[in-house]
Amino acid sequence: MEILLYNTLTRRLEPLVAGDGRRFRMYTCGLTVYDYGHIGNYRTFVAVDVLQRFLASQGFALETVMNITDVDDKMIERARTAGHSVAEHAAIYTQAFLEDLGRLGIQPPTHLAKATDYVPQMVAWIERLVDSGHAYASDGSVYFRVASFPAYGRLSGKDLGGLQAGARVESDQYEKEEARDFVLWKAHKPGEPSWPSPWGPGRPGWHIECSVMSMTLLGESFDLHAGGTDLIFPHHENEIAQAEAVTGRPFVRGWMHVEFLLVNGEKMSKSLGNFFTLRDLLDQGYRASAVRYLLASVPYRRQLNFTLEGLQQAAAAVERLMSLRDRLRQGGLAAGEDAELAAKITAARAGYVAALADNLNTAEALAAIFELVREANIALDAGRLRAANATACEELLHLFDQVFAVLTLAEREKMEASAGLDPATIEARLRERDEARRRRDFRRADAIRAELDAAGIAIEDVKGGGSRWRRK
RNA sequence: GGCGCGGUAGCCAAGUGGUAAGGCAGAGGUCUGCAAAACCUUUAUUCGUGAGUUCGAUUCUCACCCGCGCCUCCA
Repeated sequence: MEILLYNTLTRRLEPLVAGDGRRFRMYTCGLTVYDYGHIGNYRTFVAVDVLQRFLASQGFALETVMNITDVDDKMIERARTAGHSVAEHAAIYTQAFLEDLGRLGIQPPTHLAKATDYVPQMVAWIERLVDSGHAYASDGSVYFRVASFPAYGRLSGKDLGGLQAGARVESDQYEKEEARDFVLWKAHKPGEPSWPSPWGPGRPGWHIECSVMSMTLLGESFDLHAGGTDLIFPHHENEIAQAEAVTGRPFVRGWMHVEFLLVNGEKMSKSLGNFFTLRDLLDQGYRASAVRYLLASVPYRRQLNFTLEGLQQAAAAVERLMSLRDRLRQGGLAAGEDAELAAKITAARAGYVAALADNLNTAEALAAIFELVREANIALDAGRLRAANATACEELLHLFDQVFAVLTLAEREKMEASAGLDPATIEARLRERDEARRRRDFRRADAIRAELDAAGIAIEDVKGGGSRWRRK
């Protein structure tokens, strides 16, 4: 099936194809590891993960890169405040980042590229820019000469031609020919990490990092580059300039930009007190499965207004899916299939895939799944759902989870939440309760139910006697 | 000002030139010893406002109002 994605560069929906005919190669701008990632960061990474998982489920072979910015101004400043070396500081928060990704079910990239591992390649690339007249050194730093790259501004739709060429602009620390020129190499300052270069010791600028690492790992022209919408300008614009000024060929064919996450209708900021890291939410008792669901449920090109109420709603939606899967696994179904339900499952599957293939319309994909959830529950209630239907439903839920991954996460979380109790113990208590119910000793039965409930186990009585349990 | 995203029920949100998906929450009901889960009914004669095009517009055009993001290193 053709998968369409909106390309910021062309402002159109375009089919995704592997340019080399084999593997779909894509790069995602990752995190600057000066602190814990916040949910705005993770909205982007979840959206990219949804894309990558969907591509994989549709048979694409992928080669993916995500970068880790482990040296920059903010890294240096924060490390200093924390009393760490920059490398120590980066190691701590890189580790935390990877843990967060795991908790959110975000699959690791093929290559996790740390900027400090690629400095020689960056220096070499800057040399080529300087040699070709696209960059110039000044006081030990090197700047990209935007005037030398006429296509500058194409991605962001900005016309920067109004800026005076040749006007010498003073900034706080560096000297540039023009205000719009940007730094490729920063001259060393005391107390900062540095690497050798033809222009003296220093460190790479942020933009060159992504250009060089992506081309080193994926080739000089690859399929898709993703990041938050705020990176369109100047970051991605600069990446294109740095790359194409040297190669003379298209750097990336498609650009995917994920819209902003707002909190209570405003941009997250520490001063507004609406700033959430994933850890904040987990500490407050919310589950990563609900966070992932919420982040994934709003199509990526829309701003997502994050609220705690929305997070609770997401948790409830995940529970609805989980409880259907539990019901399907109870067994005791008649063999064969109900043809009418089978047709509905097939239709739901088609609707689900078509929605995702249409620029990752996750909201519509979820609607297809939930319509089937209702149909399956109706059939279960009526005793119409048969073994082959259950299998087909489970397969659809599996396909759903291959992309959304919330069931896998929820299952893990439930196990952790009630980890102290093994099934044998639970079932023994359940038998005790059933016995008490038969004696009509409801005080006793309710006490056991409350006890198990407190331990993370929910009990549901079955029509005609007996009961079953599930983890909450 | 430029570029971009958006304004659909209490909340989240899909969508189409032909008369409003889905989730959550609320109310009532079925089931239950009571619950839980599930199901049923109910909650937008209406899609920011005004005008236009059209047999017909939430969907197209124009204007306006409102929210949000980017505009040199913030996902």
